[in-house]
Amino acid sequence: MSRSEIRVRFAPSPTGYPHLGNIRTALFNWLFARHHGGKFILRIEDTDVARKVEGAVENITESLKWLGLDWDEGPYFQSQRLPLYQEIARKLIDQGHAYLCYCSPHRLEEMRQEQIRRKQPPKYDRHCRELTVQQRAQLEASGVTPVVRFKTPLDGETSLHDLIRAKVTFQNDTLDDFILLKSDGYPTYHLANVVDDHLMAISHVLRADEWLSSTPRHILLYQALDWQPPQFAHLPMILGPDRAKLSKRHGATNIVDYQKQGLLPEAMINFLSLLGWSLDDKTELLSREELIKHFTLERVGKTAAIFNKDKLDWMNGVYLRRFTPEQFALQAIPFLQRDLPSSVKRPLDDTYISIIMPLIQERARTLGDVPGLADFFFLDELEYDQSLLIKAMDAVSATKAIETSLESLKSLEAWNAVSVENILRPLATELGLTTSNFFALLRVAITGRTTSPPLFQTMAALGKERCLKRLNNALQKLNPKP
RNA sequence: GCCCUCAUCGUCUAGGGGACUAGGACGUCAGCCUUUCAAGCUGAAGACAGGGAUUCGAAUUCCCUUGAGGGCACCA
Repeated sequence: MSRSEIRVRFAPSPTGYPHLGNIRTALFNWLFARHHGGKFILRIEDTDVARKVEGAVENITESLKWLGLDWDEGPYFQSQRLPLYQEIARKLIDQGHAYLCYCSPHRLEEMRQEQIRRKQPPKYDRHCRELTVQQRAQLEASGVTPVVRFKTPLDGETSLHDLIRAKVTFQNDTLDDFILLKSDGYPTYHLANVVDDHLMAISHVLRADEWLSSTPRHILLYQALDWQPPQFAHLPMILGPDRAKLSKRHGATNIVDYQKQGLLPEAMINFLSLLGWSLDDKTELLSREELIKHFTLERVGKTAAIFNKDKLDWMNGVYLRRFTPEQFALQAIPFLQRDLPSSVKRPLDDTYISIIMPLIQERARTLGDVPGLADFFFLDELEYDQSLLIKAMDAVSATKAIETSLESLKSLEAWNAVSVENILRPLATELGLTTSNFFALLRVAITGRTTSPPLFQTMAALGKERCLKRLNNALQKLNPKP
């Protein structure tokens, strides 16, 4: 791999399922790689044994696959590369850039509490930084397993030229001697991340803004190891509606949940791409190819964004309406299978579905809306309140209207939207009703609700038999048998 | 407490000194279309956090204040 090759990585830790923020980071890395013809690498940073979540790795790969964010290398697992980090840690100790620390978690915690109480920045007090040979031998003999700490320079400053934030400078004395290798032999994020980014020849690190503060540590590490650091680009964060960092408590954080809700990967990609990036002052709908073509870091913003589900749903509706009726039906079927009431017999009739789905398509924002919008097409018995039938007229008029309709429809041979309308529309005047009130009555009788797809198309789709049955049922509802 | 970052309509954003009476989108409201809903169309309300400075001229540059976010773990 040549020095100039663009290589980026998505490096999640399997301590939970990826949320919108994580995936947006993955997306920007992927777009950056694809735009430049570079490589997108997946690396699992599983160095926290205690917080490891079962199934997280699978969820991560599933999420990426669902969105079509294909990776060129990996997944690499840091847990399988332990000797590498240990060797580097050893080397840093030998070269005087790191040291063994024997402080107990208990002591560190007490120290921290005391510092906070005294309103001082909580920092390691470098207790073990300059231990004598005798002290070290004594601690070693006591059986304490040490950690390895980095010997952060006591003065000077460290800066980076972030591709998004420009030059950012930190005073070294605000940093402390952070841990490189934990007592269980696993590296911390700082060590593993730097080592792997170097070994994997990562050219650009595109990560969330929350990492900006630890970047000087990483730079210092690169310097100590005499390695060329990659280019950094810290992406603006995605915040929850409460303006706080996205976390479990913000509801549907797991990206796979959006799939379950019936969001389309195309819409997700499009929407996410616009969180922190824009093409111009107008364009909002962009295909995957267009995003790849136009994505550049120059057009990534600096301000954190609050994720707005309403807009995601709207955009998803746009994508849904773009489908051909066949595509839409195909996408909707799994949701119908899953969410239609259990009283509806499975498997569902594909032909019937293909007839009714066009009536649903422009009314759904997500595929998850479909079963709720279409259930009355499948139910044998409609459940609705009698009062809906007599909203605009009394029970006598309603009964007469339905009886008349029934009578006229009974003999209709060619059952379609036009023929049904031709029968019913004239009846309104005949009955002395406004079409609005008359059709509203029929709508309730036919669908069991006050809003639905266009009445005559709905009736055509339902078929003559179902419609007549429902009208009869409505009559019974209006005139209950004593 | 210390460090870092950020700051345009409720939300996502355009804007990189004069083209800004600040543009687009979601949402909201009104109207049209219409058998309801949806979609579509038209329109409306809605923002440069505050204060200094630089400049003939500042949303755009600089400083301060304020606000928001992030970081300060043997978590990533």
